Amino acid sequence: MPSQATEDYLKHIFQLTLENPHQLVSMGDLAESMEVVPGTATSMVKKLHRDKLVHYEAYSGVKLTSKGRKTALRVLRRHRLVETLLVETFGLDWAEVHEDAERLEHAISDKLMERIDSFLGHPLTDPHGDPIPASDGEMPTTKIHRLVDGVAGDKVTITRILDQEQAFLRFIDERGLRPGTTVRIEQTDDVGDAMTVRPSRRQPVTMGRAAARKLLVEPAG
Amino acid sequence: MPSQATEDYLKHIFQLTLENPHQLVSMGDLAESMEVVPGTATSMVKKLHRDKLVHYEAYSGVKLTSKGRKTALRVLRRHRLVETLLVETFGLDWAEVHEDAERLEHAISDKLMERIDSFLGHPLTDPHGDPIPASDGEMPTTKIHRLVDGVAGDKVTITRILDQEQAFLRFIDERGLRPGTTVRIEQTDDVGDAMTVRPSRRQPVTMGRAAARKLLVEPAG
DNA sequence: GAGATTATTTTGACTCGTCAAAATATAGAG
DNA sequence: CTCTATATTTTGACGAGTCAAAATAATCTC
Ligand SMILES: [Mn+2]
Ligand SMILES: [Mn+2]
Ligand SMILES: [Mn+2]
Ligand SMILES: [Mn+2]
Repeated sequence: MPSQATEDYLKHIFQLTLENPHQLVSMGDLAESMEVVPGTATSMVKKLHRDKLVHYEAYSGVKLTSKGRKTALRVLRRHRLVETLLVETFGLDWAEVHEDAERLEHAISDKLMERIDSFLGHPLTDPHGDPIPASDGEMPTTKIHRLVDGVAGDKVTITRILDQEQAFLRFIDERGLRPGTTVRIEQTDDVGDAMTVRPSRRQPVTMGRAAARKLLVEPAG
Repeated sequence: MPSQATEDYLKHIFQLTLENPHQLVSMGDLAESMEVVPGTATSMVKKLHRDKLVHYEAYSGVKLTSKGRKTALRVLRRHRLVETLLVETFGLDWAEVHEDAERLEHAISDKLMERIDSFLGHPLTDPHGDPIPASDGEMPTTKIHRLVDGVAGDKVTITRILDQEQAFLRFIDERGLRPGTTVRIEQTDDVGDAMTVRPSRRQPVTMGRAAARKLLVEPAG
């Protein structure tokens, strides 16, 4: 069994290559994402490489092997099903489930996971809109559209919130920008590095592009 | 936060002093219970002592401090609530929930635990009859009566199964000796090291005393 | 109570996951 | 191209948790 640390590294590498799984992840980015110093990332990545979970070339970067990808998706499935359980069944707030899920994702057997999946009625996405990988380890690859890339006049539906920090999720929640909400892009301000969107029958919301980069959308039908 | 290993050591010390919490646990017994070599138990116990979780005197033995006891009870509460959840809500077999619970007990926040407790309706015992400690960290101390100490003619109700090994639980299950069942002690055989009990409208069951020591009972009203 | 047996502790070693700081490679600027 | 800034890797260290085997203490046995 892969250790907790191993599972987390693989998951982070996966998340850092959302747009393109063949992209190489730098040690700097991985270290920042894992909140460790770069040297730690290098030494862990060497072990992942030894265990054939990643491709790694010194000074170049790291990406998942198919074995590593499979493991990452299993962890993600657990994480997202657990988050769904905590919100749907135990009534926790979507902004506070991440911490528990971060630990529980490493502690659940396949059998239990499948029971939870049935209990929940095989949900397709978690409370943040993140797709739940199937038990066979696959996940439909959907095109990633970021709110930040929209232009004034676009009408889009928010599908996923990529940042699971409590403060960010609360910000989103208070302004009515949960997954499923349709918004109109009122204006974009390149110089001011900001954009303004308006959710239907709500106040317009202005946010920086860094924030708008964390919201995924699809064209509103 | 105590590590997973720390929590498990405290829990095992607690379980080894069921009858009398002031009894000292030997390194040999602790090591056997934790499935480590004795030297490992010694070195871990020294750390627990450093952290004021146990009283320890070389060559004498170990017992929990009140801080250690509190931690042990928190772990036990988690373990038993989780087992109850897995059986009641997700339909797993009582013989197979132990492994998952062994890991999940270290991964659940207080808040989540209380939600699960409410969801389950504040159960008092787990599927094996083990009492669930209250959230304030206390548990009523009940007298421990072992089936093995009964005499022919006694009528007793089985209350707890102390051994959570799958094979043992299956044995118990198949012979109708689950918690709640009332049995009559048919005979005890000192020389043969065995005893025979008969659950109401069931075949009599003969078992060794080692097995009968793992069943707790109370006098049948 | 001396000697043998058993239990406990100590020592030395190892893996995992981590950091600090030094060494080195790569990429960027002029 | 060369020098400099930045990123990466290496080295040495550490705590946690473990084992094997040696040293030592405690407990029987006669
Ligand atoms: Mn995690
Ligand atoms: Mn999520
Ligand atoms: Mn455990
Ligand atoms: Mn139990």
